[in-house]
Amino acid sequence: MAKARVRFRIDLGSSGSIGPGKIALLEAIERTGSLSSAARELGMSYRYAWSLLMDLNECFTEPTAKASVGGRSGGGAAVTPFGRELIAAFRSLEAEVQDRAKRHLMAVVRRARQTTEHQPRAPQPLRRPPRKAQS
Amino acid sequence: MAKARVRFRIDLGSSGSIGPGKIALLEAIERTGSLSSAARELGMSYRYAWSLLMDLNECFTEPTAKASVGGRSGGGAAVTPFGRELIAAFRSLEAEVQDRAKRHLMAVVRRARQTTEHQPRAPQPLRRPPRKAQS
DNA sequence: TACCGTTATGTTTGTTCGTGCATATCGATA
DNA sequence: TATCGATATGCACGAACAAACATAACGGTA
Repeated sequence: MAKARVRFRIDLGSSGSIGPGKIALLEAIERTGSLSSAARELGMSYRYAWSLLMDLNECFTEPTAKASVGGRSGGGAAVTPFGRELIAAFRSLEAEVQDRAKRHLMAVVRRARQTTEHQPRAPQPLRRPPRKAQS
Repeated sequence: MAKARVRFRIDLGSSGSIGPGKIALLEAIERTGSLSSAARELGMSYRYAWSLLMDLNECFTEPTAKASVGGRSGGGAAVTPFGRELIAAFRSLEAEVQDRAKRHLMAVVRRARQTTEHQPRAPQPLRRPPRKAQS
């Protein structure tokens, strides 16, 4: 039986959108204390993580995480209270959605074809495809 | 106040995923009676609509829509009972999610920045945040 | 002051998504 | 049997996404 997981994103019109990726990034920042560590932990490039955080902060009237540069440890990033509020709201909604989804989709998902159930891309510490491979 | 809209997709592990696009396609097929009309109605290419339907049918042990080729009108496509069941389940879940989202995210979305209504990709050559903003 | 790790940001490359176009085929009907 | 509208499928192309690489600036601390 396929393990159905519901992923969702909140579309904020013209100002952007919030999805599981950005929330996971905020959580990783909170855990690690820096944007680069968070990116490493999530297996995404620093460049891209930075742009996600930029999107997040431009999306709201107040920042979700603040960064400082320089210092003994080079700098770091910290999630703001509002950022934590955002994480909590998202995860809370997610839990409820997950619960509702089970109820509504059980009968349907039972018909899902099970293929070679390999891991739904959970722990991918570092994805490094061989670059030089010419097609 | 950006009118926040929640879009979600159900991830069925290795077998695929169903989101608003595929559901809308099924609904359009049901309305129009053919895959090509459905694609036109949704403003997507027939080529892509066909691949979506292919995904859907490979995703479950029974088809969501069946197509017939040739005949007086050239052919057509019809949503199966299971397909209708899938649509209903998705829309039902969507309604509930939309409702929950309002409750959970009101306080957060209120902080969403309202930009000039609907400007998907304005020519923003460089986004430079004030580096010496508050510390 | 030199160092080091981090933020910040530009450029290049590759991958995925979806369109557009070109066919081939099918089958009831005129 | 020729026609016509729809399915079915391959391929080239641009756009959007995201990684990889390359620097520059910063600021405690040894």
